Amino acid sequence: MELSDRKKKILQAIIDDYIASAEPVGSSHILKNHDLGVSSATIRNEMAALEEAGYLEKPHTSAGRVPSYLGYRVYVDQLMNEYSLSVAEINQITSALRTRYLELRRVIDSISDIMSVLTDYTAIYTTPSATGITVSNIKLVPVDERSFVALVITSSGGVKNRTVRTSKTFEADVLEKLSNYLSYRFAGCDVGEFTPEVLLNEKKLIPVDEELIDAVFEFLTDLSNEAENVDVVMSGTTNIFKHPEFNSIDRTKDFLNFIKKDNSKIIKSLLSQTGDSTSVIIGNENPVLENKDISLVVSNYSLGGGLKGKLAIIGPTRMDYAKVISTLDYLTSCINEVTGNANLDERKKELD
Amino acid sequence: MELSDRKKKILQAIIDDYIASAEPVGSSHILKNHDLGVSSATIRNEMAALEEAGYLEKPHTSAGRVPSYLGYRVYVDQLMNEYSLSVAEINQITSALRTRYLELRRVIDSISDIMSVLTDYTAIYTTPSATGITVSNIKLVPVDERSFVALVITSSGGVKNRTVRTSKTFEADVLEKLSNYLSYRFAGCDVGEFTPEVLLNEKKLIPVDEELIDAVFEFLTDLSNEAENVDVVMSGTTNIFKHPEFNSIDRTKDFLNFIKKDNSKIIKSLLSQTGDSTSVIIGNENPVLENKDISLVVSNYSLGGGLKGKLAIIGPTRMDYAKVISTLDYLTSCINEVTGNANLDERKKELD
DNA sequence: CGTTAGCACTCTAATCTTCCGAGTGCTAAA
DNA sequence: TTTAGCACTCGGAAGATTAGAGTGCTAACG
Repeated sequence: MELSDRKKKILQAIIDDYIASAEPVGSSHILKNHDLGVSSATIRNEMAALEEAGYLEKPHTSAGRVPSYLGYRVYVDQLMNEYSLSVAEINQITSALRTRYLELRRVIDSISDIMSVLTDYTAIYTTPSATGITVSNIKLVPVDERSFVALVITSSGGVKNRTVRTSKTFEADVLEKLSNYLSYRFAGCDVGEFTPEVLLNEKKLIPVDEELIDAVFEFLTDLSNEAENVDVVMSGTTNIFKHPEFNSIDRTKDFLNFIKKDNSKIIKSLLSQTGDSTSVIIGNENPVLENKDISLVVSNYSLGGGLKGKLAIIGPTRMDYAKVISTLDYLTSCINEVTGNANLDERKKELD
Repeated sequence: MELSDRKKKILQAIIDDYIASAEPVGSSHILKNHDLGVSSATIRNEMAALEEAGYLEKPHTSAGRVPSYLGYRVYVDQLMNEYSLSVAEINQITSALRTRYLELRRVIDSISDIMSVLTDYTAIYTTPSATGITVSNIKLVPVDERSFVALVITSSGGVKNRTVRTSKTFEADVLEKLSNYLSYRFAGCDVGEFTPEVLLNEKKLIPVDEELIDAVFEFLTDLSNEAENVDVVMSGTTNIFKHPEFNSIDRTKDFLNFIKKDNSKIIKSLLSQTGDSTSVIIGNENPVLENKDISLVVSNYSLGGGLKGKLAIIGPTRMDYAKVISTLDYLTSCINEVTGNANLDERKKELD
């Protein structure tokens, strides 16, 4: 059903007001706050039609109307006004990005913090996934005569390390030779390729103490297994208290239990279901959100060098979608710009 | 004032019951659940005396008594019964420790998880602080012709790294020479010693491209600044919902706002105020907890090699202190045992 | 003198009642 | 098609009622 212009205006007015006030919106409110040039009775008729069509709901007879999930969907897709970040907000972002953004992993962490501050919702991100990342270098560095650190340096400049202690002492040059050989042998290999089979074959070819090789290879298999493991990290979980829906303990409990650590699998899969552009998941649209009154706005970030992840905002369905979407878009574009192909040190100097 | 035996028994009974039930305890309850051999009227008299002395409080005239902070203090110090971990609990701990405890940093993380599960409260730990840690090795590993990874390997087997991109290309052997020199020069230095002054002097002595040196030295100063930085990490924050005091939204809000990320400074300082043995902070005993009805049980862990930190449980003052204290003690002793001076790989084999 | 039964008194929290007002839907007129 | 008018609905706030748990005091008891 295609909505008439007037219906669209009324629907937008109702959702705008409801997002702002968290109170069911009545016909006379619309009359007062929006210049539609018709009486409250007409608005009432239109509201009844919009309810009939499934865009609005009544909490009870004598309350105003509240948007349904479908209503929010139409709002997000067609009705809402663009939100422009204020100069103050943009300043806040740039000044936060100015500091310490050299450490790739922390860029996204601080972005997520900023996001939760700017939007007053909870920010979620998945840690950069290393798919497609290749080995650049493998180092075994002695610490003392019976322990060393195994390091794998990846094409994206990431470092994985593990400390290994051995039962026998070993010579430093044995380690160095092994280092060189492994670097030579595995340079360019995908990090996900270290399967036990590959390594078992390899092991036969290397004339080094078995304990050493075993420890290093165990590390490599673990890495390989972890390669696609992403974590889910949150900021601003207590922001929910700023919104009136969370004046109820039950609602709060539900929300916090949903976003808690143990539940990260579900959240991960929810985030991974979104595509390459910023997308919005509203309430029951996804089965795992059934009856939770939760919405998400999900975006993608890239730290360069193949490190990608999801960055999202989660909150009540009554969310300021316009603001959240533009903040998120702006921030992910900042990340992509800052970490793109640019030389980070150069960029830093530019900013200073 | 020294309490009579009977008063002690009654106080203990009241606090035991209150911890178990979260309801103010009345004289007739004590009569029913504890065999004191006196009538409820006598218990009432004693309760009035205990209230007078400051160990108990009345929420209102017609309710039972509730322990005061002072009451809890006496209880923790003198009255409570030892709690012994059940076989099931111990099994849970050992089986959790069996897996993946090779990665030092993760040991404490999983211990903290276990702790929150076993106690049903929120676990907090500070990340291992690196005070007294010395440099074992410095490596600069090329990634491509204009970027390299700077690595500092410490005496405890920890690895700090940073990816550096340069504006000019550089030769691999320049990096290697610089690596070797820095390792030679700084081996054994305390990680906290890289002040700008020290490094400025050093810089003059090294005939290498300035950009390279600057980048590496900036990394070292940052490390030095971070050396004493500890983070505060939490597990099981939603456990609070298992306790009836958090049926109220205000109480919940207060608690969650207290333990939230932005507040980690205060928590850090609170934890650092405790000594070397397991200690209990009850409600108003510490000014920052004023009127928050929060208690902490704080313990120390050591991962070996000088890596130490605090491990704590935070929850309502009505906390099962006996259980929390013994769980905490048991777990920290596990950590110390597992990571002590023992050869980790050997230990792993023992456990398998 | 400590202990105890008995009893009046207190106060909360749960439940019920009342009542206000915001908002609706319908009808009839413009 | 729009609008004024009006009866009707219903939730929630405010007030009233009540039940019961617990106390403190008194007087009797061993």
